Amino acid sequence: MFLRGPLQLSPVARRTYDLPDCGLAVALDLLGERWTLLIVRELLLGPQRYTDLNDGLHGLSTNLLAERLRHLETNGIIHRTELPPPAASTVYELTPIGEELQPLIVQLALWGERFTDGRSVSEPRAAAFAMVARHCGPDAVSAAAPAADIRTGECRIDIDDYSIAAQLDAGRLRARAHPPAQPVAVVRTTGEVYRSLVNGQMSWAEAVAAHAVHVEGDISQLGALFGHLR
Amino acid sequence: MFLRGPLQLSPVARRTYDLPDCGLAVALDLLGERWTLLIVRELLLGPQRYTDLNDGLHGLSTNLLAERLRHLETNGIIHRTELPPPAASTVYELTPIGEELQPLIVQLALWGERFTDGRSVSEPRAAAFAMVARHCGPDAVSAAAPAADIRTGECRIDIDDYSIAAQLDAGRLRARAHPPAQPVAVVRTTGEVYRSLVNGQMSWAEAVAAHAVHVEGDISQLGALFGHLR
DNA sequence: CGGAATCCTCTTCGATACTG
DNA sequence: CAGTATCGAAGAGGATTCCG
Repeated sequence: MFLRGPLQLSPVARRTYDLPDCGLAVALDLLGERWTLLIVRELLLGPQRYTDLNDGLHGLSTNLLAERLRHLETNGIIHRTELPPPAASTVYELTPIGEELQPLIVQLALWGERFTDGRSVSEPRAAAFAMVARHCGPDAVSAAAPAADIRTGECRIDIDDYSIAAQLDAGRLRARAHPPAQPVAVVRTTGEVYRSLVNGQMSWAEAVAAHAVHVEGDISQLGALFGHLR
Repeated sequence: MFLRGPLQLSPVARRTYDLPDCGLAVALDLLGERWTLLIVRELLLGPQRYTDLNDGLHGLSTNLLAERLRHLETNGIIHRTELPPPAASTVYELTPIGEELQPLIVQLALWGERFTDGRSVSEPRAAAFAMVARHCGPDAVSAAAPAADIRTGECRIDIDDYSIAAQLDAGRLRARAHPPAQPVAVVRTTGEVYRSLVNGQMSWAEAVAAHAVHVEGDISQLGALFGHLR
C-alpha cells in the first residue's frame, strides 16, 4: 500500500488532486466524487442500512454505493455497526467527523435552492432534510442556538402517508428518517401545509388556528420547533 | 436545447442527478464535478485570466478548464470581462452568486485540514486563501463580523519572494492574488512566520516584538487584520 | 503569448446480472 | 439483505495543434 499522508487511498491509485497540504483539495479527495455528499446527507438523518441508501438515492448503482461506503469508512467519516439480533442487520452511520459536515451540506443545499424549480418536499427524507436546512439556516450555521433552554423528546411528524422524527435538544435540531415507537408528541398534516411551514410561508400559530395541523401530546414542544423555522 | 428547469445543461445531456427539486443535488450538478470548486476558490482571490487559472491548478488540463469555465458562466456563477487596452485580456471573475460560495469553501477547507499533513502555505494563492480561511473561521461563517468599524485600504503582504493583497473592510476580509500598485501599508515576513501568524501559533504583537515582521505604512491596520486571526 | 479545440488513452460511471 | 462481477458509455488527463 502506498499511503501519502494520513489520507487513505485505495490500493490501486485513486484519482487524487495530490495536494496533501491543501485542506480543500484533501476534502474534495474524500467527498468530491459523484454521490458521496448525497450519501452523507442521507446519513445525517440517522443510521441507514445498505438497502435504505440504495432506495433513497435513485440512480446510484450498487457497485458505486459499495465503493463509496468503503472509502468513507476507511477514512473515518462513517462506520459500520452490526445491530444485535433479532434485527441482525448492518447499518452505516456518521462518525463525529462525518457529523461535522451537516452545516456545510445545509449551506450547499441552501445555495443551490435558487436553481431549483421550487416545488419541493415530495419524499420523507427530503422533508426531514428540508426541516433541518431551514432550522440551521444560512445564519445559524454553527452559530448561536436560539432558545437553548428548550428540550424535548423525539416527536413524530406525519406528512400525508409518511412519517419522520424530529428532536429539538438544547436548540439543536436532529431529524431522523425513522420515527421512534413512543414519540412524546405527534403532529399530522399534509405535504402542502408542511411545505408552507418549512418554507416560512405559514406560521405555526396560523396552521393551528386554521386546523391545518392535528396535534397529540405536548404541543408546546412542537410549536417551539416550528416556531424556529422562519 | 433541452432545458430542465432553470439549471442550464449542455446541448448533449450532461450527467445530472436529475432532482430539480433538491437544492443539494442541483448545487452538486453545478459544482460537484472534478476541479470546479478549486476553480471557484482561485477566483475568490480576484479576477484571473485563463492562464493564471491554468498555472494555479496543477494537473487540470486545458480542455477541462475551458469546459468548466463555460459551464460556470452559463449558470451565472462566473462571468467573463474583457479588460480595456492596453491590457486587452479577458478575465474571469465571480458573480455575486459565486461570491456567496466563499464561506462554504472555507468551511470545506477547514473540515479537510485535519486530513492534511500539516506543512502548509508554500504558494501565494495558498497563503492568501489560508488567511481568508482563518479569518472567516468555522464560527464566523456569515456571522457577526468582529470589529466592524475597522476600515482599511488594500495592504500588501510580502512573504519570501511573493506578494498577496489583503483588505479588511467593515470586518470582511478580501484577499487578492495580485496586490495593488499603491498599498496603504506593506508587511514583509518569511513563510515560516506568516504560517505561524495565520495558524495562530504566534500573535501579531509577538511577531512585531521579535522583529519577525517588517512594516511600512499604517501598522495599526495590519495589526487589526492579524489580530483577528486566532 | 493567451485562449482555446482535437485526438487519443485511461479511468470512472451506470445498468444489469449474479452470489453468499 | 448486502453486496460482487461484468461491460458498454461517458468523463478525465495529457499532448499536440490551431487561431488571433
